[in-house]
Amino acid sequence: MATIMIVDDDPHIRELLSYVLGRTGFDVAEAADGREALTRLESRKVDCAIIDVMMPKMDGWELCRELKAGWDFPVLMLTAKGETAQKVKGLNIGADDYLVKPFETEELVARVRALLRRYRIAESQTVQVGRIVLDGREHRVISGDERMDIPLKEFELLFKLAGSPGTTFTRDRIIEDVWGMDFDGNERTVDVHINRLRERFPEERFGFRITTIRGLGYRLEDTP
Amino acid sequence: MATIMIVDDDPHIRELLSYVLGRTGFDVAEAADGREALTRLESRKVDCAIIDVMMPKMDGWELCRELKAGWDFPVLMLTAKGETAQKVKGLNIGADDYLVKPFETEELVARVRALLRRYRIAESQTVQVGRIVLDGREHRVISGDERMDIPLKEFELLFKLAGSPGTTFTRDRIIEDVWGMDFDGNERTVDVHINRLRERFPEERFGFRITTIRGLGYRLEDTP
DNA sequence: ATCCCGTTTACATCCCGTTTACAAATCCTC
DNA sequence: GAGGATTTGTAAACGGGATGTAAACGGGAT
Repeated sequence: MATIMIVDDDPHIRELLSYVLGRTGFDVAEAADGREALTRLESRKVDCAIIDVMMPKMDGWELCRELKAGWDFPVLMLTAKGETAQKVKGLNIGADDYLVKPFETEELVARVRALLRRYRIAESQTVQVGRIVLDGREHRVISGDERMDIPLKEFELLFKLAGSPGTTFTRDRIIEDVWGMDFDGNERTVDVHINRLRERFPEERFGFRITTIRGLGYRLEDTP
Repeated sequence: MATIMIVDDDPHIRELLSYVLGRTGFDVAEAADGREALTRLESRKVDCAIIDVMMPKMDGWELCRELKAGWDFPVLMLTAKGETAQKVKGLNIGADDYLVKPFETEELVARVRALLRRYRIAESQTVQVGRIVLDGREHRVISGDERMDIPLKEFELLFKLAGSPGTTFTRDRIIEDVWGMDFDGNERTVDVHINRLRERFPEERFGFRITTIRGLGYRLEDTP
C-alpha cells in the first residue's frame, strides 16, 4: 500500500489522520515538524505527504519547497481557515492540493487518492468490506488500526467474495478461482472455509456477512 | 555513506558531533584546527565540513575561504551566540549554512542532510529499519553508535526486505532480487538466511521482526 | 591449513488445508 | 404436516507439506 507522511505538530491531528488513513489501508509515517519529516524521508519511501502549514521551526511552505526540490511525490497542504486558497496559489510553491481545516476525513482520503492517481502511484490491490480492508499486497486484513494475519486460503476466499459484494458465487466458481482448476478435492472444503470466515469475522463487529444461497453457493454482503 | 569533516578545537564538541553523525550513518573525519583540516583533505574525500568559527591559528572564516577556493563541497559554520547570522552573511565568505551554539543535534543532522541534497551529493542508499540503519554502499549495519559487519547475503536479504517493510515477498521474488535469476539452488536457502537474521537481530533489541506468511513468503515489519 | 560463509541436508515441529462424520436446516413428495 | 431426501453447518481428526533449526559440507579467501 502507498505510504503517506503526515507532518503536523499537533499530536491529535496526527493521530486522527493516522487512524483514518491507516484504516483505509495506507501505511502512515508521522513527523512532528519539517526537520523530522526530512529525516524520515531518508529512510523510508513515501508516496505522498500531508503537511500542515502552521508549524514551528520550519513552516509548511518551506518544507513543501524542500520536498519539491528533492523528491517527486504529491503534497497536500492543510491550511487553517484564515489562510485562503489565494495564498496557496500566490505562494506558488508547488503544493498539489490543499484542504481547509476543519475538514471531513472522507474528503481527505478522496483527495489523497486523487493525488496518487494523478501521479500514477499505484495503491496496492485493496478491497474494503464492512469495517475492514483487505490488502492484497501484504496479504493482511486491516481492521480499525490493527492488522491481522489470517490463513492463506481464508484470505483468498474472502478476497474473492469481497471483490464483488452482493454477487453469488457457486462453489465451482470459487474453487476454480481460489484453488485453481486442477483442484480435485471435495466441494465441502469451501463450506468449511466459509464457516471459519464467519467465525473469524462476526457480523456485528465487522459489518459484513456471508449468506448462503441454498442450492447455489455463497454471497458476501455489507450490513448497514 | 557521505563523509563529514568536523573542525573544532574542542575535543568534547568533536566527540559529540562524531557520535551523533556516526550513529546516523555518516563517516566522520575530525580535525582540531584549520591546518589539520587541510592536511586531512589531501588523503581523504570529504563531502561536507562542519567548522567552528572560533579556533586558534587559523579561524573558521579563513578556513572556509580556503576550502571554498579549492574544493566544492558544502560548509556549515558553527557560531557562538554573539556572532549573529548577519555577521556570517556579511562576511560573505561563502559558508552555505550556519548554526548557533548551543544547538540540537537533530537540527545539525537535518541541516547537513539538506546541504548534501542541495549539492546533490548522494548519501549512500540507506534504509532504516527498527533501531538500525542499513548502509547500502558500505554493506554495514549501524546500530546505535556502533557498526557491525554481517555476511553479505544476510545483508542483501535484510536490505531487500527492509526496503519495503510490510510487503510480503515470495521466495521466488527474493531469490531473483538477491541471488539473481540465474541462481539454481534450493529455495530453502532463503529460510536459512531468514533464520540467521532472526537470530542476529532479536526483536526486542532491534525493533523489527521478520514474519512468516505461510505458503507465501516473508515480510519485515517494525514493532512499535 | 584455517576460517568464514553460502549452501545443502536432515529431521523435528506445527500449522492449516482437507476430509470425515454427524447435526441441523431446508426442500420435496405424498 | 409427516417423513425422507438433500443441502448445509460445525466440530473434530487427520495428514501432509511448509517451515524452523541444527549441523554438515565445501569452496574461496586470508
